[in-house]
Formats: sequence, C-alpha cells, structure tokens
Amino acid sequence: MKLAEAKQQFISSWGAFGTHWGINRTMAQIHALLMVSPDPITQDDLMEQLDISRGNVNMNIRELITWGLVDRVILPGERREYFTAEKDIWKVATQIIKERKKRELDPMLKLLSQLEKIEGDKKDKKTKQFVDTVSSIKKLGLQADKTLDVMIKADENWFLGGLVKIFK
Amino acid sequence: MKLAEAKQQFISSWGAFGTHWGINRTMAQIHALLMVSPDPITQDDLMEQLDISRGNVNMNIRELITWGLVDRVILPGERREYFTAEKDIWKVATQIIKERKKRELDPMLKLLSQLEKIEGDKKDKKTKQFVDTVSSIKKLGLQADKTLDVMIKADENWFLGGLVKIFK
DNA sequence: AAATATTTTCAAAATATTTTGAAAGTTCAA
DNA sequence: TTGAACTTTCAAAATATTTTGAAAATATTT
Repeated sequence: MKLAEAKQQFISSWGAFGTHWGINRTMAQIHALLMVSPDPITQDDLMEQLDISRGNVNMNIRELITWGLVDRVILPGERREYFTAEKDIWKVATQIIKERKKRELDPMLKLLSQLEKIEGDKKDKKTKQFVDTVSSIKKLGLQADKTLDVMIKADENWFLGGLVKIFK
Repeated sequence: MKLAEAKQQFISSWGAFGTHWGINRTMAQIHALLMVSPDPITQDDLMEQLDISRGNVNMNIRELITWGLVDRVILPGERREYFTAEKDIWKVATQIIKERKKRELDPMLKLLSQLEKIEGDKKDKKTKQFVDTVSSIKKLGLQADKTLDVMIKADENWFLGGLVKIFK
C-alpha cells in the first residue's frame, strides 16, 4: 500500500470511528489529516484534500481548537493562518478525556446527586429501585472520575509501560 | 422532588447522555426506564411512558437485547412479552465495554496494523509522520485493549473498592 | 381451522445534523 | 484610507438519522 492510499484509509476510518464517539465525521477527518501532516497546513489545503467547503473547514477547525487538539500557527512573513495538531498521542488522549469529563461526566454526577435526594418511602419498591439505580451509577461515575484524574496527571511512560503490570 | 419528576429527569438526561456515546436517544431512554423499573414491563408500557410508537420501541428493544443489556421475560400465564434490564451497574458497564471493544477498538487496531506496513521511504518526512502517528495510536489502543480486558475480568468489588488505592 | 392477540417489518414522513457558499467581517500592506 | 487577501458567519440546501404506523408475520387460544 502506498502513502496516499493509506492516508485516505486512515482519514476515512478515523472519521467513521469519530461518529461512534459523538464527534462529527468531518471534524475527525480534519483531525486525522492534521495528525499525519508533519508541517502546518492552511484551510485551503484542508478544503482541497478533504473536498469540503470553506465554511465547513472553518467551523470544525474552530471546534478542534476549543477541544485543545489543534493550534493556529502564524508563519513569519505569511499572511494566511496555518493549523497544526498535537502529535503526542498521549497528550491527545488526556486532552480528550479532560474535556469529556468536564462536558459529560461532571454534569451527570451533579444531576445524579440531585436525584438521589428524592422524597419518598424507601420501602416502596419503585422508589427503592430508583434510588438504588441512581446511587450505583453515581458511585461508578465517581470512581471513573477519580481514576481518570489520576490518568490525566500520570505521564505517558508510566501509562504505556507500567499500568498493565499493576493490573495483572 | 417526587419520584415521578425525578424519573422523568433521569430518563431524559440519560437519553441526552447516550447521544454523546453513539447511542441513540430513545434506546438510552428505554434502557433508563427499564433500569429503574423493579419489575419487567411490556412494549405497551414503554410506548405509553415514553410516548413513542410501537415500531420504535420494538426496534430499540431488540438492539438493547443484542447489546446484552435487556432480556425478554415470559411471565407464566401471560401472553405478552415482558422486558427487564440488568440492574447490576458493574455488569452493565463491563457489558458495554465488551461490546464496544469488539465493535470499535478491535477493527480499528486491525486497520492500524495494516496501515503501519505502508511501503515507502522512512526518511521521507511525510511517510515518517504517517507511520509514527499510526504506530503510536496503535500502541495506545493495544494498551487500552489489555487494560479493558483486565477490567472486564475483574469483579465489581475489586474495582469499586480497590482500584483507586492502586492508582494513588 | 378460524379468530384473536401480539410482534415484527419497513417505506414513507418527520426530525436532526451537517454542509454549502455567498455575503459580511477582518486584517494588513501600500 | 483603500483595496486585496483572508476569515467568519449563518440561512438555506443537502444529507443522515430517527420515528411512525399500518400491513405482514407469527403465536396463541378457542
């Protein structure tokens, strides 16, 4: 397989993969292309290589920037903006974990705490099942929250090298 | 807050939550309702309580069954089918992890292995960046794969009680 | 076997999401 | 300050996904 073909496959699969994770296809594809591009590239490059409109590129690039996965780069003497993606995959992963935790896990835990405090007779079967379900989800969520915090703080080598041994 | 209101909130939030995870809103809502229902319920109950059509319920219930999160129950002397959800949240989590690993992680790792074997000069900057990116994603993916396998095999108490201490 | 109850299917309709592209906005060199 | 180069916005169009509901299939009872 040649580079061009492999690149296409990677971009296309990464896009499909992204849709399973609540990320839109194009955003994931832009991210994929930027990750395999050694040097910063422009919006026009992205438009051409992914065959999408200017507005689409602009929108999704900005979203990637708010996720902390892509940076704007100003090349000296150049008028146009260039873009580049974080290449360290560990940093990419922790960045994504950090953001999703903030956007999804934290609000969910907050809600579950509210719902636990429901008024009603604990002897009632329906009430009991509700509280039990909500509490156990919250418990698991809190655990995940702590575990992810540790992961975020840990450095790449510790994770890649050491974690499995601990788990074994 | 009363039970009815809390239940509504839980179902609705769980649905919204699900969409961030590639699960459709209705499927997540059905799952939520079944989780807080102490006894098995029918398709008609789901239709009424969630205000959705029969076909919709049927489709999503079957999907939940293939995910291993919901079971058909035949009550003795009853003609209609009833449905019930796994209530042990640890089992729910491991089941979801198991399925997503199979559906998403495994195929992705397979693809990345293919893409690594690209023909081309490693001294070429573009080729190098491509191989580096693909390899490091694969490495992280393999690690996640192993870690998740260990989690799936571990029992609930070990995870809920012991894991954090190890991480600290 | 016929009637009745229940479940499944799936084409069409409804809804939601993504994409486009042209106009408006911004920046900057001359 | 002007105008060319570039970026951003956003309403409308295109596309994708979800939902409906009635008909077909299946199962159960009489």
